[in-house]
Amino acid sequence: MGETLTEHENQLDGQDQKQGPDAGGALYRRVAADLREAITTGAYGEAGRLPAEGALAERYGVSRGTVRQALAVLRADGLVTSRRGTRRVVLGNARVQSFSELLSFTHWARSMGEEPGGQLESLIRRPADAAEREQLRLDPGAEVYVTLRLRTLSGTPVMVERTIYPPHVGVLVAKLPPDVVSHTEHLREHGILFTDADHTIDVVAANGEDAKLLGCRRGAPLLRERRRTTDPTGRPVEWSQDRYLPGMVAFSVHNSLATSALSRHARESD
Amino acid sequence: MGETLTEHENQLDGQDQKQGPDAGGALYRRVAADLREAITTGAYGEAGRLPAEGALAERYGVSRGTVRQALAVLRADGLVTSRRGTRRVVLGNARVQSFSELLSFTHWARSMGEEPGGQLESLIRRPADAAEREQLRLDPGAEVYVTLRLRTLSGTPVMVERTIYPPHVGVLVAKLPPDVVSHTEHLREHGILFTDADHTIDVVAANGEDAKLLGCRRGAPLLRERRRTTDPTGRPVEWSQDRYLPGMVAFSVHNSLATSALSRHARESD
DNA sequence: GAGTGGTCTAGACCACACG
DNA sequence: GTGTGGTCTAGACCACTCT
Repeated sequence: MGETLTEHENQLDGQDQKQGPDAGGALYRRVAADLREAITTGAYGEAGRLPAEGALAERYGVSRGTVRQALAVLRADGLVTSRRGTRRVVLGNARVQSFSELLSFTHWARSMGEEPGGQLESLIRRPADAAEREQLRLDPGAEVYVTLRLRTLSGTPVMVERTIYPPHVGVLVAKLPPDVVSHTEHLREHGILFTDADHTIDVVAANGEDAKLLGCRRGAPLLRERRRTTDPTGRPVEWSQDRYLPGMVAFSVHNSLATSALSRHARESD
Repeated sequence: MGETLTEHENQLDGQDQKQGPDAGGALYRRVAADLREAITTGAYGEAGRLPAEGALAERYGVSRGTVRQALAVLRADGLVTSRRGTRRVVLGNARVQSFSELLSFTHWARSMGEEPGGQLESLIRRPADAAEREQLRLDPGAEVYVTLRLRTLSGTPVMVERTIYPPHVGVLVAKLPPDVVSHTEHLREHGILFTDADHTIDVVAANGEDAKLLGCRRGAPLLRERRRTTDPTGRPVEWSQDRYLPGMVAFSVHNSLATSALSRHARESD
């Protein structure tokens, strides 16, 4: 018939799609995943149109609300547009990393097929200064754990990472062997969860330490990413400052009238 | 009183809150705006908890679904967390610019109380190369309009902007007087809408032209933002490359397990 | 006018956090 | 166990787009 069906038949395999997150996850996530695959496979063409919400609801055997929830995910990822009156339009095959790939250098490197490395240069414990207490929401007199690591991609130096941990996270980090590649993964196993992060991206000049570790000139430009991460309770778990050699990395963001989490700031705040 | 109410009483003023976008906007947007103000005012404390969804629904006289829609907005902005089982927690007073403030240098500058300036250096029309046809989704043989502008903040050079427009937008830009400060605003008046954008941020060295315009050394590091913008139909309307003097600007993004539009890429793609 | 997405409602059950 | 957010449903009306 005239349907726009491709390989993607109706229903979702397995599970008896009841409520609640099943093995694979919520229903709307499975619908979203299926649609994402169909889109990136080119099932709807380059700038093609998606079927109507009602049609999708029928195809997947779910309510329209669930379909809309799935589409909201794709909307935020920049995969499709949406506006009243017309079918949704395919925007492009955005890749968008998972949150963990973004937070973890290790996870990110592996997803690219590169071998991540981490060389712990130093780990010290000292009283937090005012800025650190502010960022990590610590009481006066609290101490922080400060790590300095050189990160490599298949042996090549790429980034210098300076991370400041609050005490409850720092004690765990301090116990890790110095050759552990992924701190993030180990922390997760100890119940430290990373769920939200604020990133600020700009350019700085390499200081003597950066230059020595990265093998660049002192004063050479580096791409800097500062990141404050919190756990699900809103408690800060790290405040990190990563400095990348130019040309090794770039950051991408998608935003829209519907969802905008990107902003531009004047000057430096610190 | 034991209530967590502050100034923010119940109900929303004006309008008889029916369906559909009224004067001020959708109901959930007004709820979101009210909650945002309450949060940034500190009504719930630094790391305080929000009332339960049901309580908010009752207070505002709306359904729980509407409250959840409002909270989803604040969630995406990084203002509050959310997880099953516990009240939402206030994360911080994120500022997050509106989408238009982000796209329009002019709008952004004004929102900071600075005087934006734009000096059109050149505007030419020429055949699109392969990369441009790809980005703007043009047919072989199509032409593009290329502008070069020096952007200033209260008289100080800040950024060099190179924008490539597809024909249907370019013809409008070409008709603008060279001293028009905001191209974006004029295009909007002519029915060209900007709704979605993909940004890539990295570092590049200033070329001769950059150096001359910005008054920096040739080879000096610049913060580069490349941006591809589309209209609601998914049609590309501009492909721009902005180069900022370091220290004048920084980009911020919030992301989380729930919503992630940020990604990190290896090397340069072009 | 027909079709489509945007918004809103009311009710239901589940999974998880916490006391 | 109780409360809370997460997910899902079914139905409704509206605003907008397009033909």
